[in-house]
Amino acid sequence: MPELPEVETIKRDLRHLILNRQVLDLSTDSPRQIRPSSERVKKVLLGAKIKDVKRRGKLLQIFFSNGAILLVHLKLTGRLLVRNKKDKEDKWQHVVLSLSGDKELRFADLRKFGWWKLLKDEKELEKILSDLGPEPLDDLDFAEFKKILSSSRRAVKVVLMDQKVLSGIGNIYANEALFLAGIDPRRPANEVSLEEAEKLYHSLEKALRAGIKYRGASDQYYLDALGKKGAYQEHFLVYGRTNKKCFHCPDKIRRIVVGGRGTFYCPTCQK
DNA sequence: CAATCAACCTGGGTGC
DNA sequence: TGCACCCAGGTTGATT
Repeated sequence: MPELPEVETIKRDLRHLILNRQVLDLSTDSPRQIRPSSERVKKVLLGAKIKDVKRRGKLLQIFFSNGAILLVHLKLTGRLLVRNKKDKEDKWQHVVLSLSGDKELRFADLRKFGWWKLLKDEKELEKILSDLGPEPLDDLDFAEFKKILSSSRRAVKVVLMDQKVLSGIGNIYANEALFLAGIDPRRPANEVSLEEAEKLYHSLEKALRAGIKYRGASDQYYLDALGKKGAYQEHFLVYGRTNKKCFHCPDKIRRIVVGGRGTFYCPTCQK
């Protein structure tokens, strides 16, 4: 599911769809996904208005008029959908936040790994966000990126996906960026040369910006807040293309496992 | 410090 | 059709 571009797309959607709406009700058939508890969250949010929606890494934050903040993580298969009250129930729908104007913010999640967490205030939010690495498209200059790579001997792909080191990059964009940069995902990060690091820095930005431009990658489960698919999957160069021909050479894309995750690369183009 | 693995869940796809 | 098995965009915590 959702990595930086997908969560960013949802954030932008929500800003158009639910700002200034008032919370009228909260219901769920999967209470474990709501913290500290659905009763508590309902009690605090009832009557409050949605004032802002932000994103940091893969975390979505919904700010309310009473100071409460709802932190949302979609994990692998979570969806945040804005529907009309009368619309038919969504597949895998587990939480419904009823809003004024006969709207609903629905949380659908096949695997039920995603969660909603109510925070007391900004301070609690800051504490959680302080564990995240820099935003690749905002506060990451090349010098810092190079430093990040130089300070780890782990596989470069594992480092890219480590949220404490860089925030928002998941399996799809890590694979795509490494292909664009011509770097083997298993290479120890600290052995990536200055020139390669520069290429990777720009490739990462390119892949993430393309992901946002195409409104995310809907390989299997991802949908935006209106329930529509993104289109970035149509532009995948390596992700999920096992045994298919590389777009840049006659070789075939190979699937291996790096850091316990499916990894796709071209043995000829990526060294 | 780094690597591996299980766990949290529910499918879809494939091969026999 | 049935069934076993592998795979899945994420993160955490235990173990080695």
